[in-house]
Amino acid sequence: MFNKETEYALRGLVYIKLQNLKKRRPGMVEVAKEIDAPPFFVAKILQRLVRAGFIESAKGRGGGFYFDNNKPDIPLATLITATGNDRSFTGCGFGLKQCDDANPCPLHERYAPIRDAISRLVAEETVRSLAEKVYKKEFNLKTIL
Amino acid sequence: MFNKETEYALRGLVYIKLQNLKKRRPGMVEVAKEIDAPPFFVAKILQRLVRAGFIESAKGRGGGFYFDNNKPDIPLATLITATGNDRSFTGCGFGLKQCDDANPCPLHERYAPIRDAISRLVAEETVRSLAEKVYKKEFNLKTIL
DNA sequence: TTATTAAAAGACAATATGGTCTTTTTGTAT
DNA sequence: ATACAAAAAGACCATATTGTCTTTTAATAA
Repeated sequence: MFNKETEYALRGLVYIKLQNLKKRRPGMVEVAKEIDAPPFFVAKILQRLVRAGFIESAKGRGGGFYFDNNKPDIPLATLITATGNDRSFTGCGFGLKQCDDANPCPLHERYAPIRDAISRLVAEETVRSLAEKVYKKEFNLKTIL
Repeated sequence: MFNKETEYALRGLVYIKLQNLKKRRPGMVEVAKEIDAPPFFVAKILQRLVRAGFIESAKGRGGGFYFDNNKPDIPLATLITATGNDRSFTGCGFGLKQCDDANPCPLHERYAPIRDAISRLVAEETVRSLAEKVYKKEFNLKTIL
């Protein structure tokens, strides 16, 4: 579905949000371990997310990553677009540059509704909404053994 | 949705099938032009599809690519899996190794039905079914200008 | 003010993907 | 037989993605 960068960004932000809900500010080593991803790569991705304004960071003792509660909640679509993976819910399934109801590719009839369902999903779900699901213990952030 | 190799393979096979329906055997230069893809890359991909047994080829004058009508129709899923792109309709949207109804990631509830719809689409549609749609002039194989 | 902690920055490298081109082989027509 | 046409094979290259590591900067605690 998504590439690794988007996956790690998604899982990482949800983990950070989850910990923030518990009044904690996890660091990069902890985030990487808890979402089962390579630490230095996670560090790089979180840096980009800070620069892009999705999260805040604090250096030094007691530092870590956290969300500014004054900022609005982040829809998955925003995050996915920012990490350059929006091909997953935009564009033609057949790869045509121009493809719409008036000028459809042979997959259009059946693929367009699916693509629209993905669009709605990533527009409606947010980092917070996913974190809350995990907080209620009903969903996993990483594979359980 | 798919990577370039899968896209070109898909469009290429549909074009070849379409021409076969018209009793023609297109060559690699023609296929590339008609599906709007890089010729040498298309050549390489078609070679792989021949080796994998999806299509037949004839060298020399009057040669080109064609389907063996004795072989069964090719579901898109088969082609997509063969070109290594099945992540698009298998696996977890969140990137977890293990994710199912019993042990879901926070996207599972909404993503699983979408993934299943994609699975059905690629299982039910075939190279032939798409070619026939194009044959009936109702659908495009490449962007029209 | 010094030691410690943690993120920021950025160099570096491995692998996968996408793409181009030349040479060789095989088949057909004359 | 020879010329020609077209796929097969494979070398080569560019770029993107994924991942690793070292050094620097900034904050905090003692």
